[in-house]
Amino acid sequence: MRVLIVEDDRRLAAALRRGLQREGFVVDLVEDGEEAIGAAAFTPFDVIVLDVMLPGEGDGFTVCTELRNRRIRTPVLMLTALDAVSDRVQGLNAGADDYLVKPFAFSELLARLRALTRRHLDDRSATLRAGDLEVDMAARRATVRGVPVALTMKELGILEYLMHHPDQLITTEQIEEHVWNYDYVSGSNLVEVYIGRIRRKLGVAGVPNPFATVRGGGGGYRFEPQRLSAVSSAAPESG
Amino acid sequence: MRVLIVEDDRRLAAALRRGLQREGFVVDLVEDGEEAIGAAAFTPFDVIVLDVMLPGEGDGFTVCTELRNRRIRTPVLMLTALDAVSDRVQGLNAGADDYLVKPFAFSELLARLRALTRRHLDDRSATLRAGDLEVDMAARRATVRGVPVALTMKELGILEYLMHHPDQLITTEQIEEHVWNYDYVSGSNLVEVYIGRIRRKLGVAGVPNPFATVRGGGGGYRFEPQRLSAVSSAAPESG
DNA sequence: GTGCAGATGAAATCCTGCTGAAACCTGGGG
DNA sequence: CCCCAGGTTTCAGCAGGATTTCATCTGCAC
Repeated sequence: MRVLIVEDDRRLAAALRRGLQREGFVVDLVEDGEEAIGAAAFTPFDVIVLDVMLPGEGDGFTVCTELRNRRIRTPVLMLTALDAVSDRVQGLNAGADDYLVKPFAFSELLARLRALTRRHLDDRSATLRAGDLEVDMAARRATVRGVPVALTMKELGILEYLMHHPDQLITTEQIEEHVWNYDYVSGSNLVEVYIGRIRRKLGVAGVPNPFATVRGGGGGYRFEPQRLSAVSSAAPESG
Repeated sequence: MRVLIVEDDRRLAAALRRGLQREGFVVDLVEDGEEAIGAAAFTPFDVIVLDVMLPGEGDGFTVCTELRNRRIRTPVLMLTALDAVSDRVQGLNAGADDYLVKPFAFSELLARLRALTRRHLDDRSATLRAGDLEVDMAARRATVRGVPVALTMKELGILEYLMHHPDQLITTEQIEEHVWNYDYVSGSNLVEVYIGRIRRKLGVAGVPNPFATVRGGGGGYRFEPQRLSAVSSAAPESG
C-alpha cells in the first residue's frame, strides 16, 4: 500500500513517514505541490495525504484540482489547520475524498487512510479472504484456518496487493511500484524472490500456490481465489 | 483523434503512422523538436508521441518543457530507449504524461494512447465474448465455459486482436504489426504457426475453428463469431 | 556499546517452456 | 496433373521466472 505525503513541515512529515511505515505503508515524501503532481502523475499511489498549506505557488486545493484535471483519481486525504466549514467544502469540491483537521491523532489518520485504500473493494472489511487464507490488513497478519503464517512486511504487502486485484494480471513492475518506494531501483529479480518466499510459506501452511505466473513481456502474476476455494479438509496430496 | 508523432527514425515513424492511421487516428509527423513545437502550437492535437532522442539541439525533455512553458497541455507520451529511473524522473519533471520504453509492441502504444485520450469512448469493456469463448483482458486469460485455456501472451494477443475486429479481414501483415515489436522483421510464416497453435488449443477446449482463412495475396484471417454461437451443450465428440 | 535474529536485498545459477526458424505436408485452383 | 499458399510438426536457443546463497541492514535484548 503506497502513500504519497505532501507536507512541508519536516518534523510532521518525518513522524508521519515513520508511523505509516511501521503500519506497513510504503511512503514517498514531497514538499510542494509541483513535486506532488509530478510524482502522482508517474506513480500509481494508493492514496495521497495532502497538506493544504504548501510553499510556493498553489495550495493543496489547487494541487487536488490539477490532479483531477489530469484524470488522476487516487484518493486524497487533505490535512488542514483550519476548521472552517468553507474549507471543507472547498476541499471536497476540489476532489478530495476525506478531510482531517490538525492537530489529529495518528490513529485517526491511520483509520481514514485504511478506509480510503479499501474503498474500491466490494467488501469493506479490513480482512481479505480466499479459501482458508485470511489476511487482516489492520493487524498485518495472515492466518490459515486461524493459524498465523509468519509473513514479513514486504511479503504481506505483496500478498495484500495481489489479493486486492483478484483475477487480474499484475505485472512485476506494478508490484514494484506499489510495494517499494521511489528510491528502489528496478532491475533485480526481487519480486520473483518474494513471490517464491510467499508461495513457500503458504505451502508450508497448507495453502496451494495462489498465483498464476504469466510469462513473457508484459507478464506477471495473477491471484486466483478459486485455487484456494477447493473444499479441502483433507491433507494436501502430493503433486 | 489527432496525434502528432515526433520521431526521426523514418522506419519507426512510418510504421507508427500506418498503424495509427489504421486505428482511426489522424497522424502528423515531424522529425525534430523545433518542428514539433511549431506544429503543436498551431494545431490542437489530442496527444503527442515524443521520442527522447532527437536530431539537432534539444532532446525530448526540452521539447516537453518548452511545450509546458507555452501552456500547451496536450498529453505527451515519451518514447525512450533508456530505462533508467533518472530518465523517468526527468520525463515527469518535464511534464510528460506517460512513458514507453523501446522497443514496444504497437498494441501497448495504442493502449496507452487510448488511456491518455480516453474521455469520449470507454472501450474498457474488459471481456470479449463469442459463443462459449471468453477473453478477459484485465486477467489476460481466455476461458471456455469458465475453464481456462492456456494461451501464451502472443497467442492471446493475436486472438484478442482478431476478436476486436469480428467479420473483418485482417491481413497477416496487420497481425505482425500489432502483436510484435516494430523491429520485428517479417518474412517468416510465424503468424500461420501461431494461428495454428491457437486453433489447436481452442479445439482441445471444445471450441471450433473461429478463423476463416482468406487465401491469396492480400489475404489473411477473419474472426467469425457465428462459428462459435452454435448452441452446443453437447460434449465435444471424438475427432 | 555488543551480540543476536530476522528481514531485506543482491547475485549467481538452475530450469521451464515460449519463441521463432526450418522442414515438410496438404489441399485448392489452374 | 503441377504449383504454391497455407498448415503442421519439430527442435534448438534463450528469455525470463524459480531457487539458492550470501551480504547487509535493522530492531531488539542485554
